[in-house]
Amino acid sequence: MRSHLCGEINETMDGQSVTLCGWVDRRRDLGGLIFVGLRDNAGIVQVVVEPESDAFADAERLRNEYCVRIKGKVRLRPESQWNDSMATGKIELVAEDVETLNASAPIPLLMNDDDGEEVRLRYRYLDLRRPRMQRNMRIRSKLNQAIHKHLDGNGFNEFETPILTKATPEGARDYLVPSRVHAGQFYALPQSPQLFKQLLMMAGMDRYYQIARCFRDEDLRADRQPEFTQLDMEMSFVEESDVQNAAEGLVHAVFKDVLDVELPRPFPHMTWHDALEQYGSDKPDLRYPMQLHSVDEHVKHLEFRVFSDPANNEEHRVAVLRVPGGAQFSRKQIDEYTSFVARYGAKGLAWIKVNDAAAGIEGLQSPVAKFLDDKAWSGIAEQTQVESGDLLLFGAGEWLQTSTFMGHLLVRCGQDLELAAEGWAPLWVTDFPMFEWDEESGRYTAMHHPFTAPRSDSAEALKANAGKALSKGYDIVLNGAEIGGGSIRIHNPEMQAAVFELLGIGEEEAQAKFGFLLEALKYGCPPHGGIAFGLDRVAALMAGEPSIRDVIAFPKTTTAQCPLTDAPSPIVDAQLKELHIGVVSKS
RNA sequence: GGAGUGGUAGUUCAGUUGGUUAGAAUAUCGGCCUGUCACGCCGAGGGUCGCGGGUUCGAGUCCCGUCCACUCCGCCA
Repeated sequence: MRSHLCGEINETMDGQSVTLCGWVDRRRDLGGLIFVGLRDNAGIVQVVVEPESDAFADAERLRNEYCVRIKGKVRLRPESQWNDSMATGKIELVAEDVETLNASAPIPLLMNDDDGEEVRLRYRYLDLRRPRMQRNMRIRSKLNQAIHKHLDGNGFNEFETPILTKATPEGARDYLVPSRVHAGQFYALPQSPQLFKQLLMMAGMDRYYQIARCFRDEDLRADRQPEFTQLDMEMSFVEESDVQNAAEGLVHAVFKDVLDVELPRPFPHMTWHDALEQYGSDKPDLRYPMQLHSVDEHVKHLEFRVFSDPANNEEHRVAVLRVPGGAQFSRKQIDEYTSFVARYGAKGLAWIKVNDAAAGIEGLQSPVAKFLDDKAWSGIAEQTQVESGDLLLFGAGEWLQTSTFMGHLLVRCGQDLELAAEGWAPLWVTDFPMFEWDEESGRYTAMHHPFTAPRSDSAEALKANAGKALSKGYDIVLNGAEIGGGSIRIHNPEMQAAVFELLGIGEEEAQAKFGFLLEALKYGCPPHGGIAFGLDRVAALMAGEPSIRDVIAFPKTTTAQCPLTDAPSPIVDAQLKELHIGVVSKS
């Protein structure tokens, strides 16, 4: 016989007999009575044990976090006892039988938000008992269910792809698994199911999805774990808009199902170039009512070379951020912003406090005002629509770097002034560059991945202007977080060969590493494309958690360790020997 | 690989210019309280001050190294 959940008990059950199972949230004895807060994953109910009751002796032995089963009668509490600070509601259970299912040692946590992360992870099974974590895990579960429901209803089929697979040379570092049977050879854990899903398209499985665990051996962040979960999708005979529509429909349905939120459709689109130009980011947070302004035209003629040099250089820019009401910032705060942007390589930050917008240059307070003339200032003032009381922050230098640090500054100022609009701001970012130039290795690297199709019509056209080439790639952004990315893939062997060539992957290397893909492309590969969502990030956004660790049941620390199991750990010599592995001790 | 913040009781933290016996809250244990709900009151136990070295008559406090946690840069096709 199933017990009720605490959260299922309501006023209409007054007088009914029920059984509740859960943990003791707190026990308090007063007036000869025993009060027990009983908690499960659905809520808390106050249990009253009366002194003459058979349950009394058992209840006296209860301690915090004991696991118990309590039978009793539901009773509405007298209205005179209600008050606003009441934690356990207006219903109580009068205990008739109290059974301890299991005792608990004293809890090594405060069991609230003040607990430190390390101790929470060490005792994760206790941390997960807290209402906040119960809620987060349930949001995640609902998210998965909503995905299955929507995709199943739209003709997608679910596939599984190998976890033990082939190491890939491009991209992130692989997690490797030694082969016992083949001495000196290794499997890799997948960074994503990318190539397998493309092979499935070639196999005629034209609507694929998978909720896939992926592994990347790179340093961690609040939004990056070494193993993470992707919703991976792929479709055949599609163009960018088809994939985007499918993905958008999914996101819309999922937000409706999980949060009962109706996202406005269609999601806005923005090119990568415009995103950086206007928001200084390839994942703009449109909740902030601020933009960057390029004021190169207004400062080209100045003697002030900090502005005029970049303004006259095609590859550089002078970008201005208008901070509404920012004139209130102290010198110390502005200095803090300067060191903030220095993290992103900025050499400095020029600022202008606009005390009186009507007074022209006379109304400004700034170390750089003396370098401006009326023409420059009126141009800047008009373009930025600056008002009295605003602060203007100027970044100047190489286009991408300047855009990037100004973009980070935009978000930082927006946070500090709490300018973010309520709600959700989804966005498609499109038209990414095909390649990035890597100074270190002196070659191009793929901005997305080497299987992304270029906008170029032919392999020749691509090779002729590789540095400027755009791809058929797209990212989906929500509130400034990249929650997914995808592309139309290359489906013809010549184009794929050309891209490998541009990436400096020789024919022999390409054969060794991707020969199976190149061969598969020969046999009538359909045009195809897809997208992959970072489900941990989506869940974190939905739960309002700043870190994906709080939506992962058993996450790793920033050194990729698990305080609960103590993984990774050394293994015995016999195991190493069997795997044909020797360990070189770290010097 | 780099920068920053932190590491003191089971937990969360305070600890002054280096100075007697390292404190609080909470948790635990005992006692009191006739409806409590962050209840309240009284009492008790509980500390390798992350670890190693150095300076000093004397180090939780200063210096060097190291480990761990978190945030960020690099990195993450």
